[in-house]
Amino acid sequence: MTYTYEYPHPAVTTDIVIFTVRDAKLNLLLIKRGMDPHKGSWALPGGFVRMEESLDECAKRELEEEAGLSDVYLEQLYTFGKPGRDPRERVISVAYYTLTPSEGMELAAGTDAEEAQWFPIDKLPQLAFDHQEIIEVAQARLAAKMEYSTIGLQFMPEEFTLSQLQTVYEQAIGRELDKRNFRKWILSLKLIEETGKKFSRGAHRPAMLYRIIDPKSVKIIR
Amino acid sequence: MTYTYEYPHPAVTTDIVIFTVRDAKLNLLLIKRGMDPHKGSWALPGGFVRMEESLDECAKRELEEEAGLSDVYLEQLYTFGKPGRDPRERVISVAYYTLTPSEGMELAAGTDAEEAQWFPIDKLPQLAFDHQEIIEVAQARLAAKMEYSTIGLQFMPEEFTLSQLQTVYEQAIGRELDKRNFRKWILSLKLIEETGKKFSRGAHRPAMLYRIIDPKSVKIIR
DNA sequence: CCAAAAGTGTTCGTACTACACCCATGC
DNA sequence: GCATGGGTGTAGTACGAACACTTTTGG
Repeated sequence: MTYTYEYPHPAVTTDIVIFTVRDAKLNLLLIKRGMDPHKGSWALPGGFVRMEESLDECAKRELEEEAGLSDVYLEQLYTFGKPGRDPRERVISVAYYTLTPSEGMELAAGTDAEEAQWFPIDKLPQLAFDHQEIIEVAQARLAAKMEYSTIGLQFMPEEFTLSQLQTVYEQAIGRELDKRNFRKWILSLKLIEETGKKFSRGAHRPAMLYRIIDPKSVKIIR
Repeated sequence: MTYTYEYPHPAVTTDIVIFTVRDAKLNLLLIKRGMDPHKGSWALPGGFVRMEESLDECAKRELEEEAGLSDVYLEQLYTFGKPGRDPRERVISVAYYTLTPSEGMELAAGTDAEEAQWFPIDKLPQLAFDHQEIIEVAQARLAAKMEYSTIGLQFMPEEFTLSQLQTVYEQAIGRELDKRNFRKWILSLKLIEETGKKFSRGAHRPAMLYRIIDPKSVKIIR
């Protein structure tokens, strides 16, 4: 079966930048390409948009198929469409980004991916296509949005300590924060609450565990 | 000549939301469609992406062809791609927005546009496709960006008064500003300077004219 | 008792807000 | 001389930034 048009049409894909914080470092998920072009090199998860699905639906589907992720914060990032960015044909990529807790993640490789793996953002391998550029745009957007929204809470598991949360912020915006000021600020937002439980790990005072009061919501602040 | 693919491909267009401030009101440019679908109704300027041009180049070309505008601030807004948004075939639209001074504009209608016309944003006609939604997203983005960048200066002609500039800000962000505070703020940014000339219009004290020190630049502030 | 991370208050500076009157001009 | 928009200063507040020591635990 073939499809014929009077004018040339580009192919359209979605590619997804999946951020998490692992071992106190900002990481992202890449898949090893199982087919040409760029077979064997690392790339963002993504794929062609089907005729019956919206762009958001496509991104959600790819996220599920290639990374085993569902029900995460997903936002359209930017659309990349320079001619020549894919050697096969003209491909326009609508990029998305997403944030997820790293705990309890099952990495599932899809049909056209041999392997999925987390990489610290400062130790990325050589990337296929223009995915390096997409990642740079995503990282800039993430850093900006951390400053004026509550997007950062989307990195957190169900229960977490304030120190963990502070680490997430420090990694995503790329600078250190004062502990007292950070705690005053995040508590003043009234978005998280104590669980009453404590979390002990190592030879030091245990930390209070917190939970997000309204886990789905991402608010604009400031 | 026809073009054949193994898988179905969507068409890709760019559509452009062109803002200006005319008669102390936020306006945008629409064109009357000269062909079906939606022949005779008003729509955003835009058109199909050619195979050899990037998305930015396409937007620039449409801006020139359909609105006679060049050398303006142009930024990618969002990509709209729900199935069914165009009755002909699957069309994915990469939306852009732009800001321009209203003075000295030549409105030129292109081949598929009978007519181009400015509309106050609170008096828009019925719009073709999902262009109403695109405009709403653009207006929200404009309002947000006015608050944390110097994008607002892109509305200004070569020389302008502070009152004119304040009106632009008030229109774009949708609320009134205190005159003294606004002037203190805009002058503290050191982005505009007095020309030394005065501008007299009507029975009142003439206003000092200002110019933008670095007209091209749009900076993030705050 | 020592090491390690958790937890906690105060001070200072700055930037935003609110607010009212005189000035220069045209008619 | 009056109507019209242009132009100016000050005081109060709120928010972010800087900064150091005590607490609780495990080993």
